[in-house]
Amino acid sequence: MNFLPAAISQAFKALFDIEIATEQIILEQTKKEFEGHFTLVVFPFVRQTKKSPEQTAAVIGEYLKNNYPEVADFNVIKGFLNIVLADAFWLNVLQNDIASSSFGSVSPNGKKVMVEYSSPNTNKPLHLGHVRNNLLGYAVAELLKVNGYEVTKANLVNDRGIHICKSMLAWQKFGAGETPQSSGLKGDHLVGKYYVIFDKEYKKEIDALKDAGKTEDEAKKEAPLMKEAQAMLLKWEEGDEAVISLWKTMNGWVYEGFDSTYRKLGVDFDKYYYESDTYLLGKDIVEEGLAKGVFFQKEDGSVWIDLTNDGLDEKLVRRSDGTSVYITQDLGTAQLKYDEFGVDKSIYVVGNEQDYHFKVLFLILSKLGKTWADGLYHLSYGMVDLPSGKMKSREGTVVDADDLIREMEDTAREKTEALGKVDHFSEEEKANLFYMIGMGALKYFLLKVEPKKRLLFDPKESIDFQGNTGPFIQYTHARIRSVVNKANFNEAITGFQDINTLKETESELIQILSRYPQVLSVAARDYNPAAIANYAYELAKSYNKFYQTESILKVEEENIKNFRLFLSYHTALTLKKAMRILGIDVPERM
RNA sequence: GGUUGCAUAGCUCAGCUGGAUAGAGCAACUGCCUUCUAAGCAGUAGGUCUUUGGUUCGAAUCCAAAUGCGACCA
Repeated sequence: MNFLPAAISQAFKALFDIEIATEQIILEQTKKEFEGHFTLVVFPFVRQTKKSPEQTAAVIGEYLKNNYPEVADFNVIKGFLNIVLADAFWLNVLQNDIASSSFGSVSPNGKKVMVEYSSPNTNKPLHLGHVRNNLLGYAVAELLKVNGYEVTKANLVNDRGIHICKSMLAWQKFGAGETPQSSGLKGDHLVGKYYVIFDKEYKKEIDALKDAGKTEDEAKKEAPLMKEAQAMLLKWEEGDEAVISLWKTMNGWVYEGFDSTYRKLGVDFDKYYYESDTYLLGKDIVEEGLAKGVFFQKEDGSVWIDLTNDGLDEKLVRRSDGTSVYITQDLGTAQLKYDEFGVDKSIYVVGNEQDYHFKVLFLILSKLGKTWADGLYHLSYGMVDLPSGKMKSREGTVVDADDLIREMEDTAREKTEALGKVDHFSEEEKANLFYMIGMGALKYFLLKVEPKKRLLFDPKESIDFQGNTGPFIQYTHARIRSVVNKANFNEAITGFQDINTLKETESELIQILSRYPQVLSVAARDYNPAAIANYAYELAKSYNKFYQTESILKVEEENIKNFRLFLSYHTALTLKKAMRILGIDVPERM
C-alpha cells in the first residue's frame, strides 16, 4: 500500500547513486507537533550521502515532491524529513484499501497452530486468574485466525490427581449426598466447597497430631485424611469401580459448571484433552531418550536429563519406582498433539510461574531431535493480584469468575440506566446490552495490558466505563451506527469522487484506519492482543474528535455527506472487527 | 543461594525493530448538550522514564551492575 520506501530508495539511487534496500527504509508516523504524515530519519544515511543531514533530507524531499504526485509537500527539521501526502492519496487509500472486503484479514497461509488455554483443575471453580487466561487464549487464537492461520483451540483438563481425591473424599464423608440439584449450587462451586472442607478438616487433624507431639512434617504425612486421599488415588489408578463412578459423577458436575462459565465468557474449544487419558503418555519418550543417549539412568534406576550445560539443572523424567512425573506426560502430550494435528506452532497459554517448566520441556523435545519443537511457544502471562497480594483460595481471597461476571453485568445495568437512554428498550434487549457492556468492560480491562505484566485488580474500585475502556469503544461504535442508520447509508454509496480536500480530522482518521493491517500483524507476531486493544482505543478517540468537529448529516453538499458517512461506516466496521478479536461484541445502540 | 520477569505522572497503563519537546485514561480543576448518542469533546495541572556506568551523532528503548517487587529451581 505504501509506495514511499520504494520511492525513497529510488531517490537515493538517482541523487547519490547509492543502493539502499526498501526494507532498510523505515518510516515513522510524524509527531503531532510537526506537519506531515510520515517521517524519514536521515541520520543513518548521511555517511553514504556525504552531505549534512539537512541537505540530504532536503534533496530527497525535493525529489519526491517532483516525481510523485502523491507527495504534496515536505519539510526538514534537523535530520528529519517530514513528508506530507496529498489528500487524494488518502482518499484513494480509503476507497481502495480500507473499503475492500479483505481489509483486516490475511488470506490463509496454510499453517496450523494449536492454542492451548484455560486448562483448569476440576476441584474448584474458575477465578479471576483463569479469566485472564481464558480471554488471553481466546484472543490470541482469534488474532492468529485473522492473520491466516488455521487454529485449533485446545483445553487440557486436569481431571485427576490427589487434589481431585480430596474433594471426592470430603464429599463422601461430609456431603450427605448433596448434589447441585439438591443444593442449588453450581456444580463446580459445589465440588470446590468440599475441597475447602477437606482442607479445614485436614488442618484440624494436623493440629491434633502436633498437640500429641508430632512435628509439622510428620503430622502432615500421618493425618488420616491425607492417607485416605492417597489410598483413593491408588484405587482410582487401579480402576476401582466405586471410585471411578464417584469421580465421573463429580467431574460431571464440574463440567456443567465450567461450560456455563465458558459460555458467559464467550470462549470455546475445538479439542479437549483430559489428563485422565494422557497421564500415562510419555513413557515411550523416556525409552526413546534413553536409547538416543539423551537421558541417563542413575543407580537407583531413576531417569534424568542433564541440562546443566544449558544453564538449567538435572531434571528427573522417571522416578526409580517407574512412575512418571509431571513433565513426562507433557512430553507425551506434546507428541500426541503433533501426531494428531501436525501443527506448525503450538502455543501454551500458561501463567509465568511455569516459565521454568516450559523452558525445560521445550529444551528436552529439542534435544530429542523433534523438529517441531521449534514451533512450541509458552505464552506466559503475569498473575492477577489483589491489593492485599496474591489470590489464595484457601484464605478465601479469590475473586470468583461467576461472581465477577454477575457484578459486571449489575454495574453495567446501573450505569446505563442512570443515563436514561435505554428506557424504551425491551427487557430482553436491555439484558443483552448490559451483558455486552459488562463483559466489554471486563475483557478490555484484562486485555489492554501486555500479557507478561502482572495485573492489579481492586474489587473495591469497580472497573471503569469511561476513558480507555471497552464501553468507550462500544459507545463509539453505537454512535456511528446511529448516524449511519439514520441516513439509510449503504456500502455502495460512493458518490464523492469529486472531493479533493480533506479536513484534518478526516485525514487523521483515514491514516489510523490504514494502519490496521500492520497492527494485526505486529500483534500476532508478539502474541499480544493488547496491541489490538490500544489500537481500537486510538481509532475510537480519533473518530470522536472528528465527530465533534464536523457535522455529518447536516452538511448540505451531498458528496461531503456521503464521504463522511462512508468514512464513519468503515470506522465502525474496523472497530467491530478489532473488538471481535478480543472477544468483545459491540452494540448497534446503547 | 541460582535462574528469570517487571520497574514510565498520585493511580492504571501506552510508547513498534534506538530518533524531534516521553503519551493516554482515572482522580483534580475550566469550558462545551434548543444542533447527527455528553459512556463524548476541548483545555489546565501533574515526569530525575528506580539508580549508576557503558555503546552511539542520538537511549525510556540496547549492554552491564546495583536497588526494589514477583515467580520459579534447590
